[in-house]
Amino acid sequence: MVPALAEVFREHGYAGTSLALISAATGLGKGSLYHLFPGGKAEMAACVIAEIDAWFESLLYRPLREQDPPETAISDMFESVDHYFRSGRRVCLVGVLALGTSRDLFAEAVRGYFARWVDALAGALRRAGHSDSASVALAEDIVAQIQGAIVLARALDEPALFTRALATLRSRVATAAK
Amino acid sequence: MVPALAEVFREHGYAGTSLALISAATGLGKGSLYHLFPGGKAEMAACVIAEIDAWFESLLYRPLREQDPPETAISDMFESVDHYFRSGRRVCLVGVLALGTSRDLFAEAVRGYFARWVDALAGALRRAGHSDSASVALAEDIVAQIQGAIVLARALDEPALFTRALATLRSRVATAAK
DNA sequence: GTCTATAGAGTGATAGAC
DNA sequence: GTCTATCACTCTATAGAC
Repeated sequence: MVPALAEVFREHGYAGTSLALISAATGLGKGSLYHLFPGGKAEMAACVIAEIDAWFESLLYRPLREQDPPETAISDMFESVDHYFRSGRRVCLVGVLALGTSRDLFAEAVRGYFARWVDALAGALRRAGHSDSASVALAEDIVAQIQGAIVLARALDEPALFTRALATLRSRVATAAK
Repeated sequence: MVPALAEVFREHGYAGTSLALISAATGLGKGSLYHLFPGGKAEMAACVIAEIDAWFESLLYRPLREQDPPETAISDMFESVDHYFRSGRRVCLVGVLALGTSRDLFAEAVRGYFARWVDALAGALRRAGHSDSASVALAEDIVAQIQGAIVLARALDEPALFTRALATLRSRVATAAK
């Protein structure tokens, strides 16, 4: 149910997602939708974001914070990211929202998603021996590169670019100045 | 006129941009808009993309291809990019379109914009002494990083992140393996 | 007259909300 | 399903330039 919703928002963006599309994707009538989400479209999107956030929290952020050795946690992150974004064929909904006007509606959720990603990754890098400042800078670099690779892979219609970017990031992590 | 249009599409995306918004932003009635753009909203967006493309072609791609020394051309590119994207406060419309469904409508223009950016940058890197494969890989990295930095800077509401990312890219270019 | 640019009422379709 | 508002868009009318 929420996953189906998520896919619609991902494909069409917030403004481009109509209740008719949602209805078709979920198989639910408008009445049912408003029963489940009294807040309408905004609440549906908020639920989707919350589910995405929970997924990243448990499968990416927490392992980055807790799993040892940190090198393995980081490597697992790249694998999860490749899988989650379907090797560049799937868009990051939170990133899409960040670029649109709808960002204002979901500003706090969007901010939190990326802030916790950067923080968790920076923490793992620190545990792997990088200095405080180098960890944060590298973490921001990596998260931004992932987002940009999604954009570029879609723009060029070349999903392989995304996988290639992840491979480059892996080796940058391995060889980066600490 | 077209710049005002561009700002509306940048702020609201393609689906989120209504003729009412366009009318308000340009000060023109619907009649005038349809006189100037018989193809409606799609033609307006296409015109905006064409203007953006022309701007990048003459101020970024051509210098990257022709200006000597290539190191200066690349350095100028970073400066132009910082200026154009208002140090991270302005979104890349072509990147936004690449992420949305509207990508299909403008697929060729979107592809061309990024393909020529990568090509021109890779050419400059090659002239600066990088190998063919390293040039392309680094160029893709840089363009993706710029796009991702826009996403992340907006998401975190921290434009400085964008400027920082550009500085990091400058030094990566300077120290990258050739 | 003709041409180009303008305005804005009015079209059916569809939006989100209930 | 029913509401109203708004969507993209069409059409007619009109302004001034030459």
